[in-house]
Amino acid sequence: MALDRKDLTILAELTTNARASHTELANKVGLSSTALARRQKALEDEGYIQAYQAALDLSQFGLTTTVLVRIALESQSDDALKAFETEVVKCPSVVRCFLMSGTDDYILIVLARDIQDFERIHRTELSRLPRVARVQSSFALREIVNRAVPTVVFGEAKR
Amino acid sequence: MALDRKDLTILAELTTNARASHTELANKVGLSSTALARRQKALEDEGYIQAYQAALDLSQFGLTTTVLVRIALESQSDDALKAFETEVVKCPSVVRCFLMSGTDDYILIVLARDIQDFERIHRTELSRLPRVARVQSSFALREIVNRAVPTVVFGEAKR
DNA sequence: TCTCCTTGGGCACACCGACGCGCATCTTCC
DNA sequence: GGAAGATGCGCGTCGGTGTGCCCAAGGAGA
Repeated sequence: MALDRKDLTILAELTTNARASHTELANKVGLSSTALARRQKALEDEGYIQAYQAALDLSQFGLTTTVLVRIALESQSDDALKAFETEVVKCPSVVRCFLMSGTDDYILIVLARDIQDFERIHRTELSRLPRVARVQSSFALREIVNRAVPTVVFGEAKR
Repeated sequence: MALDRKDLTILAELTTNARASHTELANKVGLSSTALARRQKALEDEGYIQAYQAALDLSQFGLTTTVLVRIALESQSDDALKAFETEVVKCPSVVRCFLMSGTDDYILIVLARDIQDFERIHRTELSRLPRVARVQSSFALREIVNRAVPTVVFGEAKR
């Protein structure tokens, strides 16, 4: 299935207003509401749209500190990776975790209230992860870019 | 404003189904639709809910490769930072960018179609960033955790 | 202890709008 | 020229949404 410019406009708009009605979207895209409804349903059925979700302001919850954590395991054996990964998904403060190439370790993104709170997280969540050889943390001083979708996806959809 | 368990349940549900109707949510939370409408509107007005957005399946767009890029500048002067940051926001493949503590450099998360595509991005986007002294890239082999909201936010809302 | 006031919830109703269907039209490709 | 896909219009039904009103619980103060 190939997406044309109108599809990309629909997607770009829905990434901003997920609750926009058919008629509302139809005006912005330049279609009738029924044609738009068909395209939107197709985009959902084909899997381009995974879900509609509310974005929370995490700073309202006091989570203003982002920490990047690099973790190296004692060994890169298969069961060491599995043991680590089954535990890391349970950490409530971890929002992202990648298995990285290069030095064969993991990179986590952790959200904390402040530095003291990260000390608690380090003690109660991170240090309990199995098979860990080394943990290295660096704090994000500022966030310059935070996009859910790279702008390259929408191509020339924006007029 | 203090959030009780019902508020957290509403937020947890909306992060999954942003298009859920008042009556639908009311059943899950255990409220009437009007009481729920009041709470939801309050959560929006207080800023807990920033937006409702559609989540796209980026793999459907061929973006299956995540790259972490560490960048060190020639100098940490104020105008060097400013020059870099005004340009990095224009890079269409960059989804996140942090100013980091420690070695005083930046960490970017870049989405690419594959390794060849990242070479193109490196050439056309990253190498044109100003005041850059060193660029170091590592590829994500696998994504273990990807949450928009840390589960710690919802606390004990999940029964 | 009684009463007032505030906060939050539920019920009922009415209005407005979205949604989905059917059909006619148009374009494009074979 | 025909067929298939996509669009637009109109309509009716359905559901959500918002409002008004009343009720229950809890706290404060006299």
